[in-house]
Amino acid sequence: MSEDIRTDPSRKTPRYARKTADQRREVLLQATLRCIVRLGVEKTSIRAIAEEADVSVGLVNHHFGSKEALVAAAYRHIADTLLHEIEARVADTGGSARDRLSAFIRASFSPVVLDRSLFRAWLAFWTLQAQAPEISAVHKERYGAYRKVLEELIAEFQQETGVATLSPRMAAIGLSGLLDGLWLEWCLEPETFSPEEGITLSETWLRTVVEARPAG
Amino acid sequence: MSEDIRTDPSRKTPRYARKTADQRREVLLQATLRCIVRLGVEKTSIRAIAEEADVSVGLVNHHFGSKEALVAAAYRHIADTLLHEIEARVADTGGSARDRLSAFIRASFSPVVLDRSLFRAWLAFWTLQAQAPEISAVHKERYGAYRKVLEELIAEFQQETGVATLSPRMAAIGLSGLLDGLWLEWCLEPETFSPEEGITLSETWLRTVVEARPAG
DNA sequence: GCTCTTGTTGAACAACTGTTCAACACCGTG
DNA sequence: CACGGTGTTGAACAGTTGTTCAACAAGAGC
Repeated sequence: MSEDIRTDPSRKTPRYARKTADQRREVLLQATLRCIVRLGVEKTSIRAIAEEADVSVGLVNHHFGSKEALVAAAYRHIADTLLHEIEARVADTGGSARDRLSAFIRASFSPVVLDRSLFRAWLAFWTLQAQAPEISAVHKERYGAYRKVLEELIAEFQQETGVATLSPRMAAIGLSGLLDGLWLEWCLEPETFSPEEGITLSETWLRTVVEARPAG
Repeated sequence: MSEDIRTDPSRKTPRYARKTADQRREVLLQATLRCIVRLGVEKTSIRAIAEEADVSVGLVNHHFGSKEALVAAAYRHIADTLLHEIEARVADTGGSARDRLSAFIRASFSPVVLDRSLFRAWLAFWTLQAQAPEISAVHKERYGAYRKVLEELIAEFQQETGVATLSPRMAAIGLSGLLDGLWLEWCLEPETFSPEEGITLSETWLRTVVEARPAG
């Protein structure tokens, strides 16, 4: 019988490196996002994630308990990243509320957000939302934060101009609806309109917020 | 050995009823939509569809060739139904272009469209769109028709008023974006705003189309 | 250098998936 | 009333899936 190379005690290079739980979780999270973006949800299996993270299949459930928990964590991560990205651009701009709203709009049509492979990740999360309460909770929390930022900017903008034809709440719902709708349609079919046209349309809405008469 | 009841030739009630290909296809299509709505895409398997249609597993591939073809057919069916529903309401209203646009908006926020379980079906189709060219083609075709209806109504509306601050194309993209965005957000979290508020916001956009100065 | 904790492995498992196809049986035709 | 074509069946197939867990081994503490 030949010797089993796998159990050869003279081996010098370690077969794996031990990491702390936090480190491993981060690695698995990033691998999950890459898989969802690259392969789509359908094909994002535990085995695909494990391979992407250069890790064995068993480790995923060891660190996250279940695939659902891992995906929920990935959702929270991606939502946080995008909101922080937009907030950072708004903060960098500074200036009047009007200027910062424009920065918010421009950030919403930047390549970081207008990313079709990222869109596939969102579709995945939304699909899971109906069944997984954990994911639904993450959505509620993240989306509330997103709209709150908009609402405060709009309230400030209306104070600057002294005109307010729509309540900040309604105006924010309208703007986020427009931004999300254009984002959705662009991701589904990018030939329909350009990001610049999207910015123009959103700016038009912004003007509505302080100019148009209330709808009858 | 006991007799096998399944091959008992004295059986009186037929085990199945033969149908034409068109009839079977229709039955399978409806069963597929019910499954997607009830179970979500993940759980919508050939076996689930077959059971829902009271039919054996083999019949699905016999009539549609593959699961993908069946789902694409279901997409086309559901998209057609919704667009026709909206167009019918617009036609029933008649009157000025302005009135018909309002009818379009009201129809878009009616329970037929604002249906969370229907939303799950759309998510399914969008998810598959990235991989399945057949589904992508159906989307392009149906969505183009949707926007064309809006564009023509808006052009007519602008002729009525004699004012046009946005091109019909841009105005239609903006309105469909707003409608879709609000629809998306409502389906994900219905507590955020009421359908009536959605109608108000969309009507506000309509006013923009003939009143607001072009965006700088 | 040894021990011990514990992060890591991967074969095994049960439950699914879409697809195939030979056998079956319904029902119009002769 | 028997024939035959064809719509229908469902077991079988070759994959896949998420999860489990006994065995392993890395690397810190002594």
